[in-house]
Amino acid sequence: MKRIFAAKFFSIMSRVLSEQEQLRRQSLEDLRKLGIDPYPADLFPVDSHAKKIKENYEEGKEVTLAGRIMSRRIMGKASFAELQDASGKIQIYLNRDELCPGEDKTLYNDVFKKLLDIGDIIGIKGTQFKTQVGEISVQVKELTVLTKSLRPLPVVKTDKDGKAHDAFTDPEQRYRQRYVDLIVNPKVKEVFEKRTRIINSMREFFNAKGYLEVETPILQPIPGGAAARPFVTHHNALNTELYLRIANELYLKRLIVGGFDGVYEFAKDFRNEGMDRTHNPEFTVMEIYVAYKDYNWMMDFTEKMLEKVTTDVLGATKVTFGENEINFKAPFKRVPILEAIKEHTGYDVAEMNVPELMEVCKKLDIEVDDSMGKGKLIDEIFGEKCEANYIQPTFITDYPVEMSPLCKKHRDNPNLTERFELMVNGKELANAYTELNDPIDQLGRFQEQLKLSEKGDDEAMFIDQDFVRALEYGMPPTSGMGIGIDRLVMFLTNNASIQEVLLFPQMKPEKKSVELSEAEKTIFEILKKEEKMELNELKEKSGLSNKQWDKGMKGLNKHGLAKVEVDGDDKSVHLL
RNA sequence: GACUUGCUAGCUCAGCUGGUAGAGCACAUCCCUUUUAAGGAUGGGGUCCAGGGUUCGAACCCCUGGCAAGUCACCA
Repeated sequence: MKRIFAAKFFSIMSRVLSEQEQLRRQSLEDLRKLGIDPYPADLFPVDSHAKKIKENYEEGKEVTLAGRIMSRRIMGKASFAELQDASGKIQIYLNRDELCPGEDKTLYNDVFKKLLDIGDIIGIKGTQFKTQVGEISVQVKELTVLTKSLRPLPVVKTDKDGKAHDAFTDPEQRYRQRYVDLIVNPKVKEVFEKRTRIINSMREFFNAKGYLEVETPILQPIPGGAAARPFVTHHNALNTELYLRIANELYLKRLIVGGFDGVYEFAKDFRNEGMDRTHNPEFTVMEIYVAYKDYNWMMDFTEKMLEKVTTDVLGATKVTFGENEINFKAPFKRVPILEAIKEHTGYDVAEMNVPELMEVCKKLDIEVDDSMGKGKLIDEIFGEKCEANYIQPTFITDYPVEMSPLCKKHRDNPNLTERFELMVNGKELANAYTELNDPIDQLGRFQEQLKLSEKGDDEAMFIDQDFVRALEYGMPPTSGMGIGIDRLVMFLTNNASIQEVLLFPQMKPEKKSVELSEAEKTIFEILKKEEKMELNELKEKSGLSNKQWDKGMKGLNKHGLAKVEVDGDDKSVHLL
């Protein structure tokens, strides 16, 4: 462990600095020589923000601002720059003789013009004014260096039409260095501000009804509540395997047993499965459970909640997503899954047994295998042929019992369950049940899952004996609902990729940079003994491939350690 | 996991049939007191993702690997 950290540290320490980085480090030293601390400890008494000034412009009013220099236009004794704070950008104007009224013009001539760069964080005190072109600006009277930036920032320029030039767009760099993305791409910041507003709005909705926000374990001895492959970890002191939760359902229901009327949790869940533009290994789900309710009530509740969230966050229920316009105005359509299948395939699969369903799948060109039970087959048909048709928010209800081991059987048909999934833009957004609270039925369903597991289904649920024990004490009739927060944010921010709504999407680690060239070392070691050698002899002795030889020699040449001398056909290498 | 595409300066990208690596912005120097994606002039800056192969010669062709994006499969 220690060695890994040491290696990483070393590679950072030995990083070759670019010309611009070296210059910035030089400026850092020069600032210190002038007695300016480039990383001061004092608080800076900010009393305004860029946005506030633009919205409530008052000619001549004094303001104190802090932010990052995003561009500079230096014209001799006067300069313009853009300052970006948390609220946005504002232009600042620096006039040499206004900033430095006395004899000493160092602050303008040296500090601002030479030692500061784009990306540095400064504090200013100055007065509001409008330029001749009419742009609201602040004339700087005092300037404080707050943080020197040592790496050059991508410079994104936006023209009058709002078109970005040289935008920082490479997804890999944007996700790995989200901080840079947030600095230079204001739209990205908006997405995450919106994400928080969405969550806040939902929380308000639940709290207004008196439901309790709770926290349940992420490290679980039995990963329950969903069908998914978990991450496994190990607790040293307990010497036991633990799993990162794949859902928090079973814990929240234990709390309903415990006597809470309504509990909810915004939960990070973890699933050890593939990644793509809609799946990240860790993702956020909101789950809520309310006692003495059923899934019909939960449908009303869910559509009201979404109507509120979209209105709060967007000011409207209509959302543009890709090419579709989605309207979250309640009520949403409600379609039983068997009717959906009948409508989109023409087959009435309600009374069919497994061989008949297999036959239907074959006719519909759906791949099947022998391990599939009735529920899985129906789910496949729906997933392949129906799901994509539900663009507007639609509750698909009454799923087959085999697919829903935690859901109460339908009051009118024991082959179905009281379950709904909310489909939006052809994708599942939320999932809800009238919760199964019959402990004997629950144990039986778990045992069915065990059989699936023995058949080779590695996503089948584990038996959670403690959960069954809890139900044996009695859980009131309850309805529960889970909603994928990341997906919801995608819809409401019109992003097709989950990475765009996660601040730090999962990425493979960056490769460590190679420290020192082996080829250079090899050649140098041989050459050191001889001072001067015939080129081919040295090359042969080094035993390097052509490419490595070439790189090694170029490297040594660059470092000023060795040089090739050409004399007619004779080529020799000598130390410098 | 499979397939496709990409990886060249701090950023965005060119780079022809294999023949000494280019532009814009950024940066440096000098000039310039209300400019606005870009004031003017001059200049510096490269492990062409890594490794191997072919070749007199590879950013370019071939092989292997890395990372990313997209599509598909699985899943929420």
